[in-house]
Amino acid sequence: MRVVTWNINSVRLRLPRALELLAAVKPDVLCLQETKALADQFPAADFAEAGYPHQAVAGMKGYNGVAILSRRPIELTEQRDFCGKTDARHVAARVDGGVEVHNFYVPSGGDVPDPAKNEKFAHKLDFLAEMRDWLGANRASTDPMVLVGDLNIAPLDTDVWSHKQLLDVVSHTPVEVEALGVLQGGLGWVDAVRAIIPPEQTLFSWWSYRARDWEASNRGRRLDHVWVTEPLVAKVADASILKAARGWEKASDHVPVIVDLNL
DNA sequence: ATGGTTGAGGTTCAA
Repeated sequence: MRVVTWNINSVRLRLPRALELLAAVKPDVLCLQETKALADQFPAADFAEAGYPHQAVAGMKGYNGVAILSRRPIELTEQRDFCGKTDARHVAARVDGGVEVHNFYVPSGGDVPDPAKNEKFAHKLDFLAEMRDWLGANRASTDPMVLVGDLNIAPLDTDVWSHKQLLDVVSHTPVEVEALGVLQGGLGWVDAVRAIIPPEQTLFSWWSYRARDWEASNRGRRLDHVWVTEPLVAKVADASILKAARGWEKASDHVPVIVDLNL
């Protein structure tokens, strides 16, 4: 089973790029974040025509929004609101009666990495804590699950262009990295991408729109992740990041992350 | 210390 996660930053604007991605990479499951579309604005028919008729979509006006698109039948298992907000940051589905896929869009967290001064950062930390509490209480690490999404945190030193210069920059601060570690390791999740691509190797999935030349400056971060539970760890066959997508015309600032599982 | 760019929706906010 090939799973792809991509923060598409507007599914309506970038629909042609998504259809090209599906044709080229042929995933079984595509998880999108930042679709920025209400459910009735989501281009469901276009994806169905492209071979992905099985869909679980959560959307809101203008912001956020997540979707799971599948070649094979899926069953919606959860579409949860976190932190008491109906802001379309999570959807989960079981694929073909087997693996459950959780698709998350974690809050970005604003600019100031202090929850007392910045309510967006407080929201981000609360969201991570609630993810941990809810998954811990409602799911078992012995169940075959995949967790993907734009988690808006680059945990490793090699997940950012400069560990030292980003220690105080939201996405790489110790408090966030710690919270992500508690969620991941504490609940038995394993980073499928880093199981294939060694942690020593620098790896990014996002490059800012604000650079004059994203490729030349290469100030990226790995914000997009694919995790699996223990029953799937030995089945992770391959992982890659489609860096070329950042150079596409009308590119998203994030690129697709691809993981293959031998199920 | 600040700015740089993009997207949605509506003359600004979020990333």
